[in-house]
Amino acid sequence: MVRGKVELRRIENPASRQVTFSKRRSGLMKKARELSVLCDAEIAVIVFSQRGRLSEFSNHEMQKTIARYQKYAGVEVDKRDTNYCIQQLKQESASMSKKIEQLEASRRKLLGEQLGSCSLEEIRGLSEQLERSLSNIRLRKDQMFIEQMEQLKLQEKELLEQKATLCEKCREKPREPARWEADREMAAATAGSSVGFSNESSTVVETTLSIGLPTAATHCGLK
Amino acid sequence: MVRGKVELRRIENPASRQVTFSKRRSGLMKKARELSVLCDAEIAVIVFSQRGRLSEFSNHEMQKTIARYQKYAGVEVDKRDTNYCIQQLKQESASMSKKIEQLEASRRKLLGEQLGSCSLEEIRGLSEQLERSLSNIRLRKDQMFIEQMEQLKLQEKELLEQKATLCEKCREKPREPARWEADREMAAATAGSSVGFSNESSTVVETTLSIGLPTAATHCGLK
DNA sequence: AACTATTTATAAGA
DNA sequence: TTCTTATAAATAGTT
Repeated sequence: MVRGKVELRRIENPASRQVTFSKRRSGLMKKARELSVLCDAEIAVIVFSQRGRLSEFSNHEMQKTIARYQKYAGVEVDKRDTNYCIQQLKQESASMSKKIEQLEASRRKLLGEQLGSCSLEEIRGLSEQLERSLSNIRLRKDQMFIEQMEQLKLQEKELLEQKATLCEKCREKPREPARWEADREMAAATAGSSVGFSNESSTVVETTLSIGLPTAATHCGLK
Repeated sequence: MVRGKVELRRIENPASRQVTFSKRRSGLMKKARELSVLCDAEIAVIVFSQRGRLSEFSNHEMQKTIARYQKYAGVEVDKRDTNYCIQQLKQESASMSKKIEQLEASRRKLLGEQLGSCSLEEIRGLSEQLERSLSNIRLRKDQMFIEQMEQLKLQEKELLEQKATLCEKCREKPREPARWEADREMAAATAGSSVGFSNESSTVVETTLSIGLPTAATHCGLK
């Protein structure tokens, strides 16, 4: 029996508190349900017991009601951030997409495809650009040939030095061409070169000639 | 005074419903507060009136309680969706970014820039490609010249016909060069052409000559 | 908003 | 937990 007004403060006795919680919780839910039915209101009640147990009531969908609450009164910070983030990414994506399109169009023009949309002026510019490109590329190609040539010369020199050292060491033995030397001799003959056995000077001129036929040069075993 | 049990159904009278809503809502909030204090529970109550007005109670932070709810029982579908969406966009963005890089590298090579990273083989392919591009572009350029020439010829023919018609109409009056004709005469003289006043045959050869100096042709009023 | 007859909720006991 | 019961609290209809 209720003995006088209940004091509005935490119930210290855990057992009583638990019982009261259970009773009042169901009372609260009942009231909520009644209110929702009688007055056609949208209601959500969330209760976590002291021990972390969840009870809930909602007459509509809880998530919907929460969403409505967030929209109505909520600060919505997190969601706004998220939306902002998505917005950003989408814009980024769109601008990238545009850039890709432009680059591809430009690329097709540089490849001489789909020129139908170009004005004469554009075509002329394109043509000039390609001439420049081509000239750059030819320069680079020449440069690379020269570099490769230099390297070949270096390697040849090194090999000749090694050979010299070996000859020095084995000078008492009867001299005989090694296998790679024979190969080289043949290749040189094929290329119209006259590089001989003499240690000194596999000359620049001759090497330059063989560069003109890189495949032959490779066959020389000097790669 | 309360006459018997209240039927648990929507109150049809709007005024009564409104009054009942108000009373019961405060009752519900009071019960919620009492429960939260007496039993040390975490409680959130959200009420939307029929007219969309929000009332709420929470003893902790509403957002925290909602978050706890979402975490505890929530399906978290929305958030997962959002994260998935962001994930998708990020991947898309990354792959686009990569593609742009590739396209730009390719473009630079086609422009004959930054060839340092190319192998000789690449350089050779590039060079061949550019030759092809250039040949395409030259073809296109020629074609455009021809088209433009054809158009100019057509326009000229049209103008000549118009002039003929006008002369026909005004044959009784003393003949006098019109303004545009005078302009044209001068321009033609400048361009070293010998197109005269004779109605027939502004010849193909002469028109072709004027194409070589498009600016002069424009001055002819034939554009 | 205040009143009040009733119903409802619930604290304590069983 | 549930039931019981005495009592406090809530509230429908009225003023």
